[in-house]
Amino acid sequence: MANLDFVERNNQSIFGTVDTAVEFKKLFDKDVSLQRALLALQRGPVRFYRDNHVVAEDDLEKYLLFVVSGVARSCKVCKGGTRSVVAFYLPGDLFGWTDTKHSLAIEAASDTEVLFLKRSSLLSLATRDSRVASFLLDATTNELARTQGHLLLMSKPAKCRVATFLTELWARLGKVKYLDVPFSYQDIADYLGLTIETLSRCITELERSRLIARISGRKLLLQNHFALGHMMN
Amino acid sequence: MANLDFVERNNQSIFGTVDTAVEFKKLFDKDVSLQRALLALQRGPVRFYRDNHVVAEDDLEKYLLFVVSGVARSCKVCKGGTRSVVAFYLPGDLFGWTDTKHSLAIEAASDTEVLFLKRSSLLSLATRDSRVASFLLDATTNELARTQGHLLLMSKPAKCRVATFLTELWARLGKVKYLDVPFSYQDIADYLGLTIETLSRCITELERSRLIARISGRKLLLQNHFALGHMMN
DNA sequence: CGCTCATTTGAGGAACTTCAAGGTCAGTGG
DNA sequence: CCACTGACCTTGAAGTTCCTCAAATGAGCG
Repeated sequence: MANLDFVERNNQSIFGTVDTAVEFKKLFDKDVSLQRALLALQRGPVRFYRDNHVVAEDDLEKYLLFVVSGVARSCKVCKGGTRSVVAFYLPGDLFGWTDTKHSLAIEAASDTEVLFLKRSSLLSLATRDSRVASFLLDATTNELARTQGHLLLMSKPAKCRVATFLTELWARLGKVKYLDVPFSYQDIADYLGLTIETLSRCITELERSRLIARISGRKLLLQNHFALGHMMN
Repeated sequence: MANLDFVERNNQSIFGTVDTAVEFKKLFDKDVSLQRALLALQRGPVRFYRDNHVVAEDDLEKYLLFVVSGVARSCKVCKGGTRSVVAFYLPGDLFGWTDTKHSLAIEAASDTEVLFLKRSSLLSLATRDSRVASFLLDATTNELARTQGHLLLMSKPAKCRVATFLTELWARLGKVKYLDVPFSYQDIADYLGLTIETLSRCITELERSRLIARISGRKLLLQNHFALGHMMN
């Protein structure tokens, strides 16, 4: 079980809760036969460099993905070149359910390690072990809740979206003093349904209003949490 | 098993597939002991009139909901009175997973019959019967896929959203000649993240361009499916 | 330094909302 | 049968937000 310590190492999570990873690890710890079964259907962890595809479309039907380190994104490029980021996946997130329907591309948003779990094997394991089944259900309902939150965000004005994004990012990263944003502005803009220009202007305005301060590059300091919370509505 | 014929009666589905309902019925048909178990934890079907709340917030933690007839919506009213419709639920849809997080209200979008299934009982049943477990997982991944599609729609222009909504509605209602829209324009606008005025203007423009025709009130005829498909991108 | 890539800033325009008014339709009571 | 009412949809004009295009600035790196 050498490979599973990553769950402990990477217990910073941004949009996904780290609970999932903890639960995943518990599954391993409790039952040695289960460990063997899961390890048997595991491939990886495999490293991917930023902006590279994690799976071919065909493979996604066969595998579920588990993020070990870094950030993965699922996104769609429409005719005209517009890109939408549907979700970011962080260490501890299990995903890859629905991508056949909208033909979403899974890519590395930063250098990333991903575990491949054979879908059919995992599902048949779930019929035999109810802990696996309820883990899968839990992971899926969590992702559903996050997606609904994302959806609600999209019908709010730009400033609110950015304030919400930064605040939640900060909370997920453990509410440390300085927020080190691990995405490119283009990724954030595509996630929030804005252009990079609008995103930049929003951040500049937050800075001018003293709600946040820029330390360096993508390192920020959230100064006025009350005002930010108010802006989130 | 008298109560379960509704699945056959209401096999028109709009955003949810009726497959779910069919699967649900199959669960009952195959196993008499399972039937008894599920019926034991069922309450209803209960009737609700349009715009009424289906559950109090507390109840939603205890129950999952299954739409028998009509349309339910989950929505959130923000400060300022803006309302967002996160999803419509149609006959055969099982839902109610995630609403504690964003405090979504479940309401009847038309006169509606809903079945209440005790959450804890259903989950413990799932640990004993893997068919129930995989049914629950299936229902959840389906809803996740629909929510992701909805999310993608929100970063497209208004005309595209409306064309997509109408086309998918038509497809889900069985591709019958005339599309009888079962929602109010306010519900649709809130679902698409638009104002009723913008929605109205879009529909009027679709009519002027001969892509659709108005028969009467909320009854429409989709005339140019090719052009509609092109507008959806 | 000089290159490239990412971010910032400005000006103008398109898309959508807001506000305000008018129209349609079904139900209701005269 | 007709006018009245209220809910719902439509339309116009003005305003706001966000996008597009274009250019400047800044950051990282060989």
